[in-house]
Amino acid sequence: MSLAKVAAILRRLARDQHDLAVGELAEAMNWPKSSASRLLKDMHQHGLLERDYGTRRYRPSLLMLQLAARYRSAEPLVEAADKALAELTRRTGQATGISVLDEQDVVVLRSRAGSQPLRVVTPPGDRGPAWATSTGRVLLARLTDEEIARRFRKFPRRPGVGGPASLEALMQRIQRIRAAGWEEAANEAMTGLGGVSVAVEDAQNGDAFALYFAFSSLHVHKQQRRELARHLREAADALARRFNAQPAATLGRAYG
Amino acid sequence: MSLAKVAAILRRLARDQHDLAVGELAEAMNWPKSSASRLLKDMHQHGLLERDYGTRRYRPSLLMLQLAARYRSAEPLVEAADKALAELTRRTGQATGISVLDEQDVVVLRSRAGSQPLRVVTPPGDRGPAWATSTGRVLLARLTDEEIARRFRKFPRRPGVGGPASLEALMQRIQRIRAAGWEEAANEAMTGLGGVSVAVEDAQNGDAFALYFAFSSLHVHKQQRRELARHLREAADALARRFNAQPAATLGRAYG
DNA sequence: AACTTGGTTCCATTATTTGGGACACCGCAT
DNA sequence: ATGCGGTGTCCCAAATAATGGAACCAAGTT
Repeated sequence: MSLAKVAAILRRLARDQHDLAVGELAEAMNWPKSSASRLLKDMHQHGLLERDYGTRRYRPSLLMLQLAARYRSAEPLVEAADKALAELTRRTGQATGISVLDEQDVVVLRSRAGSQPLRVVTPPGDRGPAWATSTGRVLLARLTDEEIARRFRKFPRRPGVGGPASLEALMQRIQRIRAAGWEEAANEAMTGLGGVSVAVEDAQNGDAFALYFAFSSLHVHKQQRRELARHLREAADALARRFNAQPAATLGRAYG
Repeated sequence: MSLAKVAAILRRLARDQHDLAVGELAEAMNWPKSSASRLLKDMHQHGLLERDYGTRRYRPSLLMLQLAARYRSAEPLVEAADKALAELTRRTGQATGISVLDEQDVVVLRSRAGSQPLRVVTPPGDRGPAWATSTGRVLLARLTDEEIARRFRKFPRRPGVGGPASLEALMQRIQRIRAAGWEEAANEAMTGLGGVSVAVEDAQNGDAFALYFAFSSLHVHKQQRRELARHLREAADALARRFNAQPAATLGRAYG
């Protein structure tokens, strides 16, 4: 068994299918049925997959839930940021969360639903286009121009996704973010989906993550968005003071 | 690379350590350093782990977050139950969630925090002793006596964990649950932690999961617990009608 | 400079994986 | 009852990959 095959199966379950049949996998991957059958069985026996005995299909095991639960859960800055965001959800009623960059995408680490009648749902693990989200762009803004150009040399095209349509347009947007220290998006990753975000950087490991509000873009007006952004900036500044982290505002100045 | 070693690493990250150093792993698993080093590196290169380049430690990758997010997310009954529980949290202010059995443990699949001042946090992936929680016992109650005896032949002992202390005591408790159709726990898995639960069974695959409220046992009194249980029973009955699922009440009669 | 600690790489040796083919099982049509 | 098609399992000779000891590297400490 090569690790490449195990990883390919897990990626397929993460991105394309909720579960897998033996023949489906063999066909999708162009593997012999015997190889697919044995590998799925072995992964099941070792606890990476579980099997529905009615449908005979395989899916990720509870082990993945536990691994996900522990993802960066021991990091004080992440925990404190999460707590601060929970408090912001309580005060404002809007959904909040933490996201990180992953190449051209942005992935939710932590989130909670708001209490508005129209709910925005962004569960942990949820992935979206970084160039078309406020969280993605606020994180891209702290990369060098070279690194951004490397990631978006071939600018992605996704049906139904708005936002900047070229590297040039993205770079212009990023200049504004560096100056402003926060970002907003409306109807870009998805029609009706709005968000405001700031970035926080862990001074210890250089990693950054975004703090965000997510809401229905039809129901949150400009002044409200500014106020939500202010809440995030204050939360980010409080974290920066407490953890010697680096919020976006100083990033803006650094790129002067 | 054997799958057994990959699984052992992932289990260790799920249960014991948030991250791993090469030497630590070699020592903990009694493997040669070269084996540990190359295996961690290979898992990193194939996207199962990521590496903090400051500390050089390995931790699960974002892939696990995505796998977890998709865990049973395509099942209409699970999705509907989750939605119903979100509504119950809104109405009552108490934390709710869904849990499943895993041998002697119970694992949270979905959850949300309540809005009470004293927050109970049970994130997805959270694992607890099935014999000492309302969710665990309500799920054990739908197993056969033989199966329960098999799992608890050697009754577990965990410091700080209350609840039934023998198979006999557990079986007595389970008889009561089968009759009542719901269960409660207070100060068993953990001092101060209270819960009420009902089980729901998916008629299609026979799997069951528990719907629960979790709360501070000091602040939720007997009458309130009964009322929370009633909410859960009503939610479970509505799901049963809609999905032809089998709530615990009929299970109680089945064992009559 | 020498030592310690953590980690990496190489390669001869050892172990495991692979996939074709035979087979089992089940549902469906005749 | 029989045959067919689809899904999946198992075996084993052949092919491929993993393994771990030893040497080495880098960084920090003495």
